[in-house]
Amino acid sequence: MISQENGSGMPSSAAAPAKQGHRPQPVTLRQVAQAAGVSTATVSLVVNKKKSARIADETRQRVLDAIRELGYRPNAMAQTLVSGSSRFIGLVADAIATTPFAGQIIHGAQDEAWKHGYALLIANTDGNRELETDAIAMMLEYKVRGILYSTWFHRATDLPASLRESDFVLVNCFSAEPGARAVVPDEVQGGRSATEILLKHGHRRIAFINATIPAPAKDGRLQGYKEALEAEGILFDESLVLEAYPDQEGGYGATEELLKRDVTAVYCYNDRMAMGLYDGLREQGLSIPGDMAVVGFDNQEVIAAHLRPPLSTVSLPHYELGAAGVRMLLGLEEAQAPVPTKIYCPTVERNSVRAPAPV
Amino acid sequence: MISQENGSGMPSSAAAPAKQGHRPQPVTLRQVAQAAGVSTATVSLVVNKKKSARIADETRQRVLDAIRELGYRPNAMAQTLVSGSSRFIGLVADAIATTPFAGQIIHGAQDEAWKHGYALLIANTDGNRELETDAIAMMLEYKVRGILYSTWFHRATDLPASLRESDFVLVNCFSAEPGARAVVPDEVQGGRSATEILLKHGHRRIAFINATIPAPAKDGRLQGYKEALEAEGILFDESLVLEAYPDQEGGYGATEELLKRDVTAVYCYNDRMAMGLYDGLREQGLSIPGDMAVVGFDNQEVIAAHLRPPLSTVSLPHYELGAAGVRMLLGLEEAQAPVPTKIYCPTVERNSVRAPAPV
DNA sequence: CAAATTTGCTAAAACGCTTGATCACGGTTC
DNA sequence: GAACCGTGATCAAGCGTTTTAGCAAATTTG
Repeated sequence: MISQENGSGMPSSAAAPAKQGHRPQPVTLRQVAQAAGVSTATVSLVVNKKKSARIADETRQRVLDAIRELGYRPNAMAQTLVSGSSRFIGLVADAIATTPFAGQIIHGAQDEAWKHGYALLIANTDGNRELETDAIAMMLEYKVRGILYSTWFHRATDLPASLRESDFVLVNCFSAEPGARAVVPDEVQGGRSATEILLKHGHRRIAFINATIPAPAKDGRLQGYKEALEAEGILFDESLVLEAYPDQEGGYGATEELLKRDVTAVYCYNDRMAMGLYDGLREQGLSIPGDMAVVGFDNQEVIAAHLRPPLSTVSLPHYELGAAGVRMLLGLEEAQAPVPTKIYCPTVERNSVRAPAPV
Repeated sequence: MISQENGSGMPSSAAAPAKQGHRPQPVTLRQVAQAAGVSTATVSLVVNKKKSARIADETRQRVLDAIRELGYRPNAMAQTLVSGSSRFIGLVADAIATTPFAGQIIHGAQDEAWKHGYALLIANTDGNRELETDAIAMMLEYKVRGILYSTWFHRATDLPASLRESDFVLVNCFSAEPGARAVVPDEVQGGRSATEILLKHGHRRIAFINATIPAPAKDGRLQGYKEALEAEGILFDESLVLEAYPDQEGGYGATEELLKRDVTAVYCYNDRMAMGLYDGLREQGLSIPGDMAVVGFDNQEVIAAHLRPPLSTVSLPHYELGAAGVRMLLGLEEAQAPVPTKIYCPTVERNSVRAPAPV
């Protein structure tokens, strides 16, 4: 048993200097109480600014002084224990580092959580089921208020069983299982918006280079494209929809086919394809947006903002996804599980689009 | 006061079904003990697999069954309270979402922390001092084992005062203040490695497009460039060092000057400049690596791996930085504060470099 | 067969905090 | 002068664990 040498009387040293080596035990409520010559209850009341409590100004001051003097910090664990409800929200992500996407989800979640007095407990799982289970277990042991289960690209997902032991919200993914609340980007609206950028500038023959790999984004973005055309009274032309692997190579490789379509504008499934397409078009001596207007999707800053010319695109609202996830978890936002709440994808207009050259 | 309806006798329902609405209070040790007909002490001993404890196999089994039956999860808060030391490591970052960089630091920190049984508590501050202080306060209240203070680009930093109240390690930044342990990338070695890629392929006249803005990276990468040349017996030529703003525009804009230097290869301060330079060179009808070999720095995947041709570059070891930070915090790695520990920057060779054309 | 030892388990204190109940006391009211 | 009140503080229980000391029963020892 370790005996505190200053068990009685005033503590001798003020705000722990915190040298390199052994860090002193944190100051407790009791020590403050002792220093101020009051009970721990009183200190607690002062610390928490309880309106209902009656504390003499003189006493309050004495306590406040002692707190400052000793450098007291409440022990959140102890507080949680007694209050019964923790101030944690867990966030499990399948790929924190691969893209900036997950980072934005974290960012949004953290800001929103913070706003409501919650701290974020995060775990990266690399999509590994075992890690995932461990991560969730950890969060459950910390009695998190709830868990945000997020994926770095929009997709359907199977819920780890243990997720059910807590409140949870799916972020950027969804599941048909009952009670699975979810927030996802509104791909259809995004696709519509992307196409509308082009339409707005007067383009009528607009190609869409879709992805080859199946995903909600693939269907949604195509659907949006169709809707936008239809709204303008333009007949959907199947032959204007190409498909390629959704990366630079894919975009580059699609150039040739695209040029056979005799279009003035193209909407790419994502910015990376657009980046490849830029290379392809340039190789053909074509200029953007003069010879071909281009819009992308995703708004990957590093790419879109810095291509030459900067790429008009549609933003994936990852930050909002994270924030909305938190709100939904806390019951501040409606949810009709298991149908996901869709988040608006804003457009970002840069210089890769202008009116088509007159014929 | 809320009274548990099954305060005595066997609990009636098994593993909480966790419906949508009201979530039942988590199962406690006491409930397990009751269900198994033993004391809480016994359950605790079973749960923690204490070697020193003697528990009859039959009893152990009964407890295990009860645990499974009830879906018991230990309360980490309570554990922390009694054990006195928490299993948290705090990570404060100034920009979680701006680049994938911070994400990688988080990733590395989280993996390493996990490995040692710690969970990561993160906070994004956007470089805002007030938020920073709040974030650190939060972490201190959760009695974190220590705090990783990280920045998204390598730089000197002022320590928030409250950081001193905990163990801490600076990640990707440093401070001259005493006791400030830090891990940073080895910019000099990185610069040397970048240059060596070019030298190795036989280039002798190598330009360096440095950044205009002051930073440890600016000095370090130049220093490395000089060292590599010197090691090869090549005289450092001041005129081969250009400066530009470290983004695409900068790289693009530097093309003209570069071409006056009559070099066969160029090493860019970062990948984004290289990306701009690609555009500039292409406009001049020059090919990479045929007419000009190019290496970058940072290894920003989205860019470097997907440029045409893919860019050889040097990797900023953010993942390692995060991991090393955790190890240093836990005392598993030496530190000679306040001189930062330097982490190796590995090269990533792709196709933007080959031997210079014979004259 | 008494003493000593081992086995299996429990009682209870402690961790740092919150909070409803309670108390002492000087001042009002009737 | 008794009953009452408001004020300012304290008491003590309890949150869910861990852990040490200790107890009763079973087993071994001499």
